Amino acid sequence: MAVTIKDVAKKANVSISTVSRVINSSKPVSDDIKKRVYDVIEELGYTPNPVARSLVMKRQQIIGVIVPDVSKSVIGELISAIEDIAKTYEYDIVLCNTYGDVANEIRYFELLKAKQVGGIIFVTNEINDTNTQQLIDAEVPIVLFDRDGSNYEVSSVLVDQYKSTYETIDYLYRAGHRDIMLIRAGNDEQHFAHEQLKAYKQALSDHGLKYRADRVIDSNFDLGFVYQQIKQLIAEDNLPEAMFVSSDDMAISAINAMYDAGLSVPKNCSVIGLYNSNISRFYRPQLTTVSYPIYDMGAMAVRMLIKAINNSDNEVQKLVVDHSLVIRDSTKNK
Amino acid sequence: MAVTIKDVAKKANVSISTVSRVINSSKPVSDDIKKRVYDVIEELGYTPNPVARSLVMKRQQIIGVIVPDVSKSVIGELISAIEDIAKTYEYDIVLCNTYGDVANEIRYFELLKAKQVGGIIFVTNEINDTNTQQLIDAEVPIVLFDRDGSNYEVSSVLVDQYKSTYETIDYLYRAGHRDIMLIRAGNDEQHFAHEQLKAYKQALSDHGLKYRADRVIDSNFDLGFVYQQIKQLIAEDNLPEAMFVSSDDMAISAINAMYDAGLSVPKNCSVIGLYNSNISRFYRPQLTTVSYPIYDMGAMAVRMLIKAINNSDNEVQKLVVDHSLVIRDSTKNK
DNA sequence: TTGAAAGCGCTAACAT
DNA sequence: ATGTTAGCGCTTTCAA
Repeated sequence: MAVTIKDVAKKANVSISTVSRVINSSKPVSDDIKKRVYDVIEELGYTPNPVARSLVMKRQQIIGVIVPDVSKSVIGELISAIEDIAKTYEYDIVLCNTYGDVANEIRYFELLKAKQVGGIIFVTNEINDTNTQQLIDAEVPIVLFDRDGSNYEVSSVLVDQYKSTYETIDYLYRAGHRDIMLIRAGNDEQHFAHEQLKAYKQALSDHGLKYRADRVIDSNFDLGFVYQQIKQLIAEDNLPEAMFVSSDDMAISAINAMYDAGLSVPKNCSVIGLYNSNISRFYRPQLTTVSYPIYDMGAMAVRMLIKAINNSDNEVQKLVVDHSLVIRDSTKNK
Repeated sequence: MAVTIKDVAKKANVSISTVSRVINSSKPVSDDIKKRVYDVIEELGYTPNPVARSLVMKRQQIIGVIVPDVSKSVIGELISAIEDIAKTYEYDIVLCNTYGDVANEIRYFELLKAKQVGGIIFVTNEINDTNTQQLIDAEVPIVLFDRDGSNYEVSSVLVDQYKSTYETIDYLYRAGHRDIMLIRAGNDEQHFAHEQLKAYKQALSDHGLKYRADRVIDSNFDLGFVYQQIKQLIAEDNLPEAMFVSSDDMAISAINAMYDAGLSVPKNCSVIGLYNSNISRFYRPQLTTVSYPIYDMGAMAVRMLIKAINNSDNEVQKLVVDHSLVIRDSTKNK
């Protein structure tokens, strides 16, 4: 780490403030001096020390990314998007993996704030009283991903759960299914899960179908749980004709349970996943799924965040992204 | 970012150096003062500013992690391990995704060094002349993952490719297969791929089987390529009886090609993957695979790196981890 | 338009 | 064992 702003200043015969001005374009500098400085920078191969800069600015060119689990397919894709776009803006990302544990989420919020990150992108399985407090108390900009933060004055990018659920159930109905199950990732206290249920009931009733509470399962992204539930349904000979499952991973777990019991998809049951993650294309049968533009959503989240970082007076935004249904091989027409 | 070391010092009626000493345990401090300082720290809720610390120490508590693709199953698992262990040592990780592109790798090396990260964990698909130079020139400790760095004075944690390949081919032979294909991720200029080929040939010859060059495919982790190759083999009615594929993802791509052609695994072909990543258990049929303890390897890499960061006189280490064969449903006895 | 100087929060040499 | 002080490399007043 040899060359500093001092070296550049000396060699260019100017003060360090001048050098600072040209590299930051923070104040006018005469053209010839500017050129001289740039030349010296080039010659010496100078790169400003971001640590020193951060110390003064009290803020790092870093975006904290808190996620439940990097090793999950969608999350990986999301992070890869966030990383790409952040680097474009010369931001680094520091990754925090919570394994869905609220205590970890809080620990990481504290840690990231201590680190003076510029902002945080927060992906959580569950918005609850505890982590909500972090959102409210945070002194740094936050963007919530795939959850609605408008109640806490937090910006978010998400999908219209009502609409996507309604249309998915509707699709299943039109495909001839009458006994349609909904497997949610959250429970009814959570906004997105609540919207799903509302849409589910509405779609059912709009088609003259009766709502049955035992046709809704809440799983909190627990793959083993989903597997067991389906297994039990099979044992009871109580498998529905179709199901909409709130993540591709969970959908595949459900399919695995059927496969392992000697049943097959879509023959014995149509299943639709959520997210259109890589694995939905990779698995066989390929999964019919509700597609979110994960990459673009990640990109939007980053841009939204960086904008908020740069304008402290920024207002809370909520970006609702549209979905599309990708029909593949895990559903059939009855 | 209110409370600083100064505030603590004042309130505790000591000098800032004393505070520094107690928080870093860098020099002896009398017990009562130590207690007083800790009390004040507690009371004020003081956290040391890592940025200021880094500026002085000329090194950040950050580990740079350069990987080909976060959204790949194994990489995600690896990162999750690295993250866990690094946080234990109070290191953050900054993630750099190269998409396997050497130009990106180099860019990130530069960037991370400019950021003054403490060290770098480097995962690459390919060691070549260009990125090798980065390894040699780096002024920070590096740990190479799953590739051998001993030729470049770089520490590494990896698997014995010769041994694992030999034993895998041997297993396939004992299962009754005689026409066994090897799908490598690299080409023969790369150490690990070279070892694989050597072991493959040796195992073949030890069992009196003839080596055929057309039974070795090199793919550079390109899933589409693997898919196409298998498809073509099928079209030519030239599918081998068994294959050992150098990643679970690629193995599944191969299986998908067969599935999509109406063939099935292991009925028409036994396939063995590599890494025992989550997806190998998730896919159906569940994949027989060579298991690496990815989490532990990630943990070791981090520990090795942090040790190197703390002892500048550290010597180059090479940690070879043993594998095990996990027999599942993608192989059969003939 | 440019320079001098203060200071961001901390560590570590030096002094006591 | 404790305090004083000089930086670390930078941005940003303030003065010229």
